[in-house]
Amino acid sequence: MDPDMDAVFRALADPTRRSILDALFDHDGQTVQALCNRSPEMTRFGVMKHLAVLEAANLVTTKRVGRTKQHFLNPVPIGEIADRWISKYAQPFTRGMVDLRHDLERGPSRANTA
Amino acid sequence: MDPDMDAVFRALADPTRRSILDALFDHDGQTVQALCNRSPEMTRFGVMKHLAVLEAANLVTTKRVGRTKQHFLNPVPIGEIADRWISKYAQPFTRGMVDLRHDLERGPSRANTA
DNA sequence: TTGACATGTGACTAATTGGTCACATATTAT
DNA sequence: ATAATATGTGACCAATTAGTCACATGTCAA
Repeated sequence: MDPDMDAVFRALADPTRRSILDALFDHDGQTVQALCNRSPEMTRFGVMKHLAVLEAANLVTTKRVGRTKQHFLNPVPIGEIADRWISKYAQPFTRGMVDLRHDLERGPSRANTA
Repeated sequence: MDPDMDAVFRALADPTRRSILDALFDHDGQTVQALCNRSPEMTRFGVMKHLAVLEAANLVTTKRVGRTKQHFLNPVPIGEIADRWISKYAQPFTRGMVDLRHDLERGPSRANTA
């Protein structure tokens, strides 16, 4: 197994980190402080450690802006584990595709775009 | 977040456990011993602990057969996190579906089944 | 029944991880 | 320059987890 993939899996194992990804999904480019305000039960240092793990897994990228640091969600690694590992097991996606095919075969031009 | 989902994420965080799932995907119904033979670097007890974690996450089910215990892969929880969490981030699946649509729109009856 | 085989349990240690803090650096505003 | 703001670093401790072992239970075969 790709060591990068392992880092992604381990990064996703923590609920706080998944919550951070959700927050960035909701509003990209947030600073450390903004992310800290979302989790008052943890200190800034705890949040920073989680951010470091997410960065190491390449799930978030950063950009220094003055004395602040903006954080951006990078969904690519999630897509990779979905394509290269999860798709092997997850029929639901296959089911979704089969449903889509079914729709398309009945009338391609009217297929649902979602 | 659903506590069940959390158990699945944490279970998938360990490479040994993912390797066990791969082994069961390859050949279902393996006993503890059979799974141990696959990882000579770990004792039977270590493997059993990982199996317990996978069972707790409902990723493997078991069946006692005489003095042996057969283990079966249950991909449903993986499908659930894919549907309920990963799909939110992973465009690659969407891309895959779009590609499929493209194929189907050119000739539905000759579309790739994979 | 006896012995070999397959799995289960609790205790224990070592390693990893989560979290906090004191302190340091860099940037902006006054 | 000074002070306030925002982030960074290393040490440190607590909690969890990975792994092993001695020992126990249950099952099959002779």
